[in-house]
Amino acid sequence: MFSIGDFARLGRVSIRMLRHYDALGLLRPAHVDERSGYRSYQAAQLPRLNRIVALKDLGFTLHQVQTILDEDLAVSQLQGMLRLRRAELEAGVAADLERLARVEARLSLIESEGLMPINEVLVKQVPRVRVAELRAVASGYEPEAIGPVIGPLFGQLCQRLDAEGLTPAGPQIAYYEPVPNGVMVHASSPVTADPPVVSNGSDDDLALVDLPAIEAATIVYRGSMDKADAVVQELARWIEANGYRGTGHAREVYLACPPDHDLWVTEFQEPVVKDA
Amino acid sequence: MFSIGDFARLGRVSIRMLRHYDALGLLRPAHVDERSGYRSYQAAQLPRLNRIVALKDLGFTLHQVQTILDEDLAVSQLQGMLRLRRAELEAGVAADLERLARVEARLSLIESEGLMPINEVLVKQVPRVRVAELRAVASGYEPEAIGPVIGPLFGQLCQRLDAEGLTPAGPQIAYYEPVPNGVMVHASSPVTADPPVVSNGSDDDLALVDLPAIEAATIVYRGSMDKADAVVQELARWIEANGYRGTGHAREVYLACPPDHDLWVTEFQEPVVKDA
DNA sequence: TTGCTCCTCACGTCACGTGAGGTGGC
DNA sequence: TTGCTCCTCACGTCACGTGAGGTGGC
Repeated sequence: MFSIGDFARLGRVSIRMLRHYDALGLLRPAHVDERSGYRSYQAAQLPRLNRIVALKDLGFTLHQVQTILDEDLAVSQLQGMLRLRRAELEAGVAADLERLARVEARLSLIESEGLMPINEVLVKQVPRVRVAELRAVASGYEPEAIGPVIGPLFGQLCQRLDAEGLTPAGPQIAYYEPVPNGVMVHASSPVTADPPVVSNGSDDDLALVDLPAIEAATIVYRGSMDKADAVVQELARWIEANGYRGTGHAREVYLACPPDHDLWVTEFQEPVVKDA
Repeated sequence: MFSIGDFARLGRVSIRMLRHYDALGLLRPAHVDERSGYRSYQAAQLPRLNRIVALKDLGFTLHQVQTILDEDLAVSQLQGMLRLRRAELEAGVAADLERLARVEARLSLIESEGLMPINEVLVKQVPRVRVAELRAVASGYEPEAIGPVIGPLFGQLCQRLDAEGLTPAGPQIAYYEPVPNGVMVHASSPVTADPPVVSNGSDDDLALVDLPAIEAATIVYRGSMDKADAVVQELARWIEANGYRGTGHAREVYLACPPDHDLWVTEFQEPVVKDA
């Protein structure tokens, strides 16, 4: 019979751990003195303590350890738990390696540029969103070509939504599409309408569209859209440097559009997939 | 200005997280209504939220995130934190890969043997221990050769300790060493004596020795030492299967030695190093 | 009698999730 | 007026570490 201190030394665990396992019913002392509460352990209890420690080392929770030791599992059940643990460990390693890659990317970025990037690129899941939109063609992707088209388009959109009795359900979104003569500009606003509410005739009429859910690399930009080029390029560089690939033109989400264009806040959402 | 719900949706975080970050002072709402307590956020606060999320994704704690965002760190300090995080991630990956290897070893063991091993092998750090010991030569490693030598030796040891006024400070330990004519058997008992207490003359005299700290693969065995071979072999197989290499003959620690030898409890400690 | 070991609470850790119970704005 | 959103506690999670305050055995 060993005192708790001696038994803890034998098993290379703390006294507190033995008390904890006692409280959980995971490893009860062979004997407890009624008057003093002193715990005594037998040498023959060491194998069980060792099993507890070994299973814990594999990353099982104490609850799982208890199940494994006390519930007299069939071999196939034990296999199942081990396979589950293996899958968890593999996932954990993969996640840590991804983090590691991002930390490395930051370190090399700091070394090449000597500073912390001011804007954060973040990969997010963007859910599907139902929008009402108007379309028009612009001659190119430059701000000078887009600006004069998209401004009035959003103006009309507001009027049309009003006329249809629709209320915007979130910040306005612009996106683009190449067409033979230039660029198709989409000016859209989230709505909660059910599908068949809106007329949908010619190309310049109001249309109800579901923008699909995407995984997107995003960056938030403060300032006039005229000067957003640098940020969009930063986003593109980040996508390349972090092992993603762009799969389309970015959506622009207008989070704040006060009169002073320098105070605009826009989020660029570039759809991406992980590189193989 | 966005309500907490809208801002949470924009940032793809939960409302609870925004409240938590508010409580920590990590991200205060742009405005709080005095009467209702309602929080309001500005679009321009989204970059900060994104930074928080991005740093959190790298595995920093919220406390570290706060330091990084608010304490205006020098570039070199930021580098330092990132390098530290990198080291932690690398250590975490290495630890997980080790666990994974052990889980794999168990799975393949189950497949080959169809059952869970009854005895657990555990790698432990065994600290340095000061012992008083007696030595004698046996003709070989077989139980039949060791038994008749070691039994009386431990008997003498107890008498000598008594005579010297030394009290055992832990379970007795045996270990072995090859010599030209056979095996040198060491029968030892931990003591707390300072070095120059014990006479140390001829080879059969009581000697004070420091057994060095070792990393050891250990297994606990219940039963007579005559039948311990299978367990020692199991230990050897485990060592090989789990990427370790033995570096000497095992120590035997006698945890319980009641009169009935079938109730003995012995721990075998085989010194090991990790294979390259 | 003085140390040493042991005892039982009970707080703290970390980043929230999840109710409970109640209130404000359309 | 009915939903919907928001609010503030406060417990629970996980495996103990770390005191506080007190007692038993040599």
